[in-house]
Amino acid sequence: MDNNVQQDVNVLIKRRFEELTELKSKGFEPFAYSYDIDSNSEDIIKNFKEDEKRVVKIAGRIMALRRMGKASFAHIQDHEGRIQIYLRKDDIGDSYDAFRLLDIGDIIGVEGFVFKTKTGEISVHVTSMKLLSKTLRPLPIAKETVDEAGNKIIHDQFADKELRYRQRYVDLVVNPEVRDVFIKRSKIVSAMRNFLDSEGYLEVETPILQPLYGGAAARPFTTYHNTLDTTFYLRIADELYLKRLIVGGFNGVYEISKDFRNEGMDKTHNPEFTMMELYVPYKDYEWMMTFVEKMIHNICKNVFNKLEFEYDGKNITFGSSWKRVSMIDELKEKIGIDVLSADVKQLKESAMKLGIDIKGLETKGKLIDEIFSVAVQPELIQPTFVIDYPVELSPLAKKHRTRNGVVERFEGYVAGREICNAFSELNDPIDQRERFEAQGKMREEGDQEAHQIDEDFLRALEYGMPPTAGLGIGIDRLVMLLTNQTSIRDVIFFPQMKPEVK
RNA sequence: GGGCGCGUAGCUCAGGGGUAGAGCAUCUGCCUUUUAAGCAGAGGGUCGGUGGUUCGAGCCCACCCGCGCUCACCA
Repeated sequence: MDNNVQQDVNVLIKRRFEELTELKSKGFEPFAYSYDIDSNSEDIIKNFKEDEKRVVKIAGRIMALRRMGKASFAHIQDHEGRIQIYLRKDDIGDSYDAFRLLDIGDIIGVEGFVFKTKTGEISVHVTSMKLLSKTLRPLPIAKETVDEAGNKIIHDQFADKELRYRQRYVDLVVNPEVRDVFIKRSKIVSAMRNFLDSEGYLEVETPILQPLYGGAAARPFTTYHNTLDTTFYLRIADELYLKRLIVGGFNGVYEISKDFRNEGMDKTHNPEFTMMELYVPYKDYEWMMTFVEKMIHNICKNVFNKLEFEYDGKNITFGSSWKRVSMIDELKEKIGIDVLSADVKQLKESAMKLGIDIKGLETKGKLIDEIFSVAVQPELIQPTFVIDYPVELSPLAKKHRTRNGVVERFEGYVAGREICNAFSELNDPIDQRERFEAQGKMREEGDQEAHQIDEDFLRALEYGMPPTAGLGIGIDRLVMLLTNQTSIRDVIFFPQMKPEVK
């Protein structure tokens, strides 16, 4: 038993090893192979009938323990919730001696009949018990009480955020609301996938290791392939490969997968994050706006069965059509200038008036983007599409069919946050080459996030890509919005952390 | 990267130069319908680390490490 676990023994762990040894010596297998159940905590409570004495077999983790000599009460927790069990030495004999050696955290299976205690709690009167897994570390267990108003009060809740993120398995055991968020996340992704499938689009997979990165403005992670003796980048977006597939003739493709961006981390940024990108041929961004409305509506209905949400104290309604505003018009109204005809100097003045630090904002596009995010974005609480972005911010989007200086692009905003980005995809290879070249110039001027020229992508466009509508949705942020979480770390099981130091 | 804050028992936290504390958890004894079970007793700490000031440092100072919040960049 001298392994790693015992190196950091403290008294509590040592005690558990002693119990383990004692259990083994008494013939109890502390780590069982299987246990067949026929019910669960929720089912038992929901379907309780007085005087029925229904016999059930359940399994779960001991979360509370009240021993009273030759009888004990405990709560066990399974996937559905918690239920109280009642054990007496008279009923289970030798197993009761094993039970004396159990701790909070141990996983057991029990068989018994359902009854209601004197104080009215539906419980299982155990007739046989089997230890399924002995815990060697103490759980940071909280206790719950209910005050006179009926509110649940949790005492000594496991609250250290660092520990909760690093040891998510413990967080999930002791903080049940955490599990609910992740179940919702899973259902949101399923609902989205089902919707996209039902619309006839094909889920595909494209490379994560890319010789060139593109499709977004971001700094990449680099890695290295030994046999090819080549540096690769972890993708920052799926876009350029998915559009190659549209060239190839698919009738709509989508990918739900991780992207990686080598940038700062905060409440809304994790270095790896999940993105859904969709490309549909023969459609444009107008069509895509309607599609997004339909898809989000569908997810809300299917996962939550509601359209009204509260986010960070704000009430949000996902109606069937979202407000649409022009970025340029909105800015004209807010700051009184036409950002398209304004020069860099005027834009800098406007930015400074708004209290923006203009350091590093040298181009019109970046200035406009920043002014927008300060002057307009926070007010976009109800679902809103902001349309028509400056060309230089959008090197992969088609120029607007009637309006000069802007592209056919929209971003969806909810609760002041961006949740999606879409455009009529640029399918003119000559225009695309010019845009890449303009990006190359920005790169030479020191913009590390500007696109590189992707010759293979240009070659693909030269073979002809149908007019196409493209969409990207940050899944983590969508989940945050729908589950009322203000930190991305609370919707990612294992958020990025500095490596643990011993 | 900048600013602010935090780090004391397994968990949640008090203590701010003079013997290291509480509740829960743990251990021993009693207890066969309890539920933050109860009663009686006990154990448990390199007070994040390293240096310094001091007769004496969880406490004051410096540096370091880790975390949280926030600002900047990005989705």
